[in-house]
Amino acid sequence: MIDFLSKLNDSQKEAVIHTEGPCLVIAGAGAGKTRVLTYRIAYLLSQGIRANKILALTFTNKAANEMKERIANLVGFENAKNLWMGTFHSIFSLILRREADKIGYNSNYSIYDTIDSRNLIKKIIKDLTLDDKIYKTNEIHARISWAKNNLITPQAYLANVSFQKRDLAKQIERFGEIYKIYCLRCFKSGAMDFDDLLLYTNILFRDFPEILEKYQNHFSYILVDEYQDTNYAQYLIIKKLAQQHKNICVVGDDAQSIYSFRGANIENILNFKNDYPEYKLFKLEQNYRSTQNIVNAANSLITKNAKQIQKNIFSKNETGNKIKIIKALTDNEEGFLVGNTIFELHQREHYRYKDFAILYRTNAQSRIFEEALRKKNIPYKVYGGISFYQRKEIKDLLAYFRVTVNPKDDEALTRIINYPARGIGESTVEKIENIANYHNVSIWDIITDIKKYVINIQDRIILKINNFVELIKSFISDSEQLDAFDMAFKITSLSGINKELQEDKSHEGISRYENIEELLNGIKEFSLNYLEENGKKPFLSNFIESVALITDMDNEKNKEDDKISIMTIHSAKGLEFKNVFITGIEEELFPSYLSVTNPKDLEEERRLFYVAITRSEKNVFLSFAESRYRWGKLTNCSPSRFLKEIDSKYIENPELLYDVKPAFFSNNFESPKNVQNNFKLNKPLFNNEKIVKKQFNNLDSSNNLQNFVPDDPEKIVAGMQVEHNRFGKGEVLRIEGTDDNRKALINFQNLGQKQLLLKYAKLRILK
DNA sequence: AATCCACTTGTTTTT
DNA sequence: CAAGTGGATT
Repeated sequence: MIDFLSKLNDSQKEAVIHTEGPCLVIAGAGAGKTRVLTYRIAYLLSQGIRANKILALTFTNKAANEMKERIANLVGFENAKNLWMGTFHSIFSLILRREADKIGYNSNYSIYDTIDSRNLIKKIIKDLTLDDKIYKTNEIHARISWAKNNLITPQAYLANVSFQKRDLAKQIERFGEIYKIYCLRCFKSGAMDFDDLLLYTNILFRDFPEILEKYQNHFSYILVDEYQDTNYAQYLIIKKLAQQHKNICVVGDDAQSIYSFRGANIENILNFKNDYPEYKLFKLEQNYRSTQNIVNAANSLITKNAKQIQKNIFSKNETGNKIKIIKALTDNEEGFLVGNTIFELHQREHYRYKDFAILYRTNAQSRIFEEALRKKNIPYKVYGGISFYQRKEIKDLLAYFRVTVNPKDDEALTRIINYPARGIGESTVEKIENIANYHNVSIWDIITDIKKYVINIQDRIILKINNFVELIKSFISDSEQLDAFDMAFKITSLSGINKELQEDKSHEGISRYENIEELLNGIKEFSLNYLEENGKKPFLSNFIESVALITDMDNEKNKEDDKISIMTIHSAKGLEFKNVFITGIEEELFPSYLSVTNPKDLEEERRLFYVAITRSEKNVFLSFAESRYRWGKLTNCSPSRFLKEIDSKYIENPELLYDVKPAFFSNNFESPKNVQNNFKLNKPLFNNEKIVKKQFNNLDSSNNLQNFVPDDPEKIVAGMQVEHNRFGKGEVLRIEGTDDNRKALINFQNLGQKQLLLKYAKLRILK
């Protein structure tokens, strides 16, 4: 027996050494899931299995890197680096690059991120002259994503009567068509979106049995982390790959399934026994992370969910402190109180700052805590939110890289064809796009041979386009020689981006410039690492491939930084902290207002809360505010139902949840059903805010623009004296058009005659 | 063509 | 409140 097995308990050890055949490990929070996976891999290696025969799939790069590091510590880096370990997306994008030609792609295909996908969808909706009020980009994108995750191709979608019926009922009967065009446009651009990586892997394995067989034979051992979060596309890939050796080990916890919005299917874990009747089940029920109080509190919450695998999670750690509720009057006060509590614990009990996490349901909540901590000079780091790679200036530069690697990439190309400005305007680009779509080729195909197509573009603009083409061509040929960093540096300067940003001396401009510098530093670092790991210099394409699937969560580890972590609960999954603050635990926020109507969604929110609580080792603080700014308006909030679902014997101050206000504070007169949070109650007593404002206006007739209140445009007729908030006073000479097109010709005292569209003009009648 | 401004709109969670 | 849109202005 190898010595490192001594660090496992009996059930962990069993799960580690049972290497042959399918096995399912159900592991409660903090029960050592990752530990089992790492030791299992280390054990396999120690049994003489070659590293590259092992496939280990995780959900985040972070989890993958962490595991790699831990395994390297056990068996050495040289051995560990040959493991096939990574996220589903990164592993299968690698395989797809190898096999790209089989499915009609090039191995240098681009990966569209969410922004690219949505931009493309917007264009398609516009091209089909559909109403973007009905065909909402985000909804269409979500539906396409759903279809792909369930392996429904456009053809299958269009052929399915019930889908057609559904779309008709939702008044988006042309969705199937959009979906089809979307796929075609991605294809002609040599691009895949995130979901395509899984869909095309499935297509590859379905249509090319010999390829499937190759990988089936290759991967003798398959391990999957967070199995409860797999969707159908992922499930099927694993199932097919495991068919040959059946050495598949999946690890998961149904109580921590929080990604169903991304198509994750909790049934996958429940159905494991059907796919592999001979499977072996291991349950890891002892929580090593948290105090008994925390584990018990979390258990008391999760029993409110109907559907779950029976298990008994327990802790043998100290009983620990009870959970503390923090009640705040406003969201600002919540930030202040959380900051104070952290400061005190830091002073009194000498916790390091990195021992703290502030968690919330939505990214929008981060700002308050940032401000509160900044005021107190407490170091923090916000994770997630707007990713570094999604910033405009970064996306722009990356677009140059992408076009250099794959010039057919239309989304990248349209981003940069006129950035920095080089006189190729919107209408020109639109013309070219239309031609490209008409011929079903990429924009690059058009502009490299523009004379072949009949487009009415002036010669002087064609000259500019040709200059752009030459620029990109020079990048392409240079990129065959230069390494990633030199190439990136060259592009930054020759594209004009460097100059453009250097000239901008505004606050944002300087920060943009710094971001570009940071990206270049990142490429330098990447190049060094690549050289070290692979023994050869990386090209720009290598960098682009790696960057597409990386989020900034993965990049910056908090290693030695002594900072508080601020992040969503979703991104906190898999992490642990000594002290955890779960904030904004209010009805409509957590659980989200979008999930309260659907019992399934509500259960997922509850699991999310469960995940949040079980991140903590020592202390849990639950905070809520009684009012908070949402959508720019101050709204009343009430404590979340989840707070009351935790058995109060684990809470130090449960009375705060039931604190009743004096009767005369309640504004509950008419609708007892919706006492709390009914938005209607927050509206002014007068139906029309304008009436109220106008009264103020009339009190002070001095020309205060702040209080400018326009009159109903329909009342305006020729001959009136009117006032415009910018143009000043004038006389209406005549009215033309009807409804939305109603225009007024007005002679302004200072500016002379102007034609204004009444719908927008905002005029006040003087007499 | 580019910038500016007023207005609308919409917010869960992420690979 | 923010980011994004679409119209008007220079």
